[in-house]
Amino acid sequence: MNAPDTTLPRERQQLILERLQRDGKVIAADLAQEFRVSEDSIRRDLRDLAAQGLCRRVYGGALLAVNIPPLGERHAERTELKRALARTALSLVGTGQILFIDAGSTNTVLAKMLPDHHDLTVVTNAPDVALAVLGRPGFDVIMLGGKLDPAIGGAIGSRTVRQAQDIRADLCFPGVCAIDPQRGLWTYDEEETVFKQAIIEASGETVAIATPDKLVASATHHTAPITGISHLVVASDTDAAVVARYRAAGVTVHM
Amino acid sequence: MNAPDTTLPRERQQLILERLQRDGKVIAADLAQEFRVSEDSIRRDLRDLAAQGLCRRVYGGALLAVNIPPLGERHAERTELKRALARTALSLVGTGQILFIDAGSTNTVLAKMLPDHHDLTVVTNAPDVALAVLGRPGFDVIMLGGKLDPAIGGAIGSRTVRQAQDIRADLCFPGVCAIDPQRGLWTYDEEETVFKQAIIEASGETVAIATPDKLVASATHHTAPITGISHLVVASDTDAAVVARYRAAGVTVHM
DNA sequence: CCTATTGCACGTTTGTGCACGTTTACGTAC
DNA sequence: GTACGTAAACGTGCACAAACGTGCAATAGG
Repeated sequence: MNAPDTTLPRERQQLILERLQRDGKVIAADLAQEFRVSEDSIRRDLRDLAAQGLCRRVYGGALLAVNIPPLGERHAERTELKRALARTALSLVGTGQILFIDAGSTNTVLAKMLPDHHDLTVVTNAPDVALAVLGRPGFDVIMLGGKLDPAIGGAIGSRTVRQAQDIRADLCFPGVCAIDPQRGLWTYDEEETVFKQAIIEASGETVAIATPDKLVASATHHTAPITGISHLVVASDTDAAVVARYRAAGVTVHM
Repeated sequence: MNAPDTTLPRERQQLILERLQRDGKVIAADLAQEFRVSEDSIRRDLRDLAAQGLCRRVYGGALLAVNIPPLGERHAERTELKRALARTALSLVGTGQILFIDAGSTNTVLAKMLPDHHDLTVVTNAPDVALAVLGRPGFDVIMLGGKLDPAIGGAIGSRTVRQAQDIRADLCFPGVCAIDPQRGLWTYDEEETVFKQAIIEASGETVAIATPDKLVASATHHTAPITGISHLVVASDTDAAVVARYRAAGVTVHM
């Protein structure tokens, strides 16, 4: 379907380079299997790319050459944390599943890390999430329409909710604004709440990925809480007592 | 299937180029079989096209010239050309208008160049167009939903068409695949044709931005032509006779 | 007539997989 | 901590196939 039997040599090198820029690393054995060539050829490709200074050759594969990342270190740090959380969340994703992916920077990171060749269908209200997977092998992308909210980076209006309700997904990744054990997930906006509740109810399981700043202790918001979170992904250094409270509330916590 | 019994050399090169732009690559052996000529002839064609900078010759076939290689002068030229054409098209945009912007690389360039603080509403089926204006001052963005086509970079299915028909726009920028004076605009795909026709009919005026390679001379496609183009933007060095023919067809030509 | 285009034959270049010996990473025993 | 054994990854040489460029003759169309 998506993997033509015939892949041109130079084209393969370019695809490797793109994967490298997206994932930060590539593993020779995986590439060999994916492109259906021997590892020797992959090694030759990586050697050529490294000779051009386009990647850094390491034992087992290659790493991104330290050149392009135009991101501030502060931003990179946070991205690194998000990547770690997203990696944990990825273990919950199975082949052939339909995924609701809400707008949000963490979810954008997650989308970029989704594995190729797993027949995943990504349903999203966020253009940047859609672009993160569009065109990659093994992905179908369904965009939910509507008026885009600049503060959110996606569509959340009633039109969007209606489109979401027409879809049945396996897994749902709502963007997390704030979360606590007693009241669940909150948002800053009523419409956002309605949308998140809709995609959660249209999905089998729901995975909330919460960076530390989202795990608040006391309730200060006015919107109604969102229910139906089945999985929570938090940083590995999260306070044990906090984790225990979530587990007591019936949520599977991953760290 | 779609292989004519007799194909002129020049015509064949054009078809190869179109396939290249659609798929991103072509394989010499496949082309030879499809056009029923020897691989030698195909190689000669690809060599000629590469000499014109229209593709990148590689072992086994050819790749699209417009890709990541940051050194490509050709790519910069093309972008520069698109920016120039887009700048011309911008003069047709007025304050407070609603704009339909179709998927396509030229339209992405156009979207980035739209002026701030003009109360523009951008309606699009392409995530990258949406991202180009989302969050900038003076913009509302409405995203049309649906299943995204990776080759197009946007949604074009029936769901998308239905959403488009609910909207009334002032100006429409359909992505141009190929255009000629007699038959109007074409696409490679029937669904794409339906979508473009829908957004054109939902708009007051339609502006087609055509890079030189889109201005073909002879009809070789099978999809129905699209009608309703009111403005055409072309490069300033376009052949005068060609321009005259479009003007005779009732199209306002800008260059 | 001339020109352009094509297919074929030839030698050359490029990419690939396999076999072999070497190096690296990692776990285990001392 | 050091020494050691194993398995994986690595580089190299080699043979083979596929793709390449070139020269040349045959053919079609103006």
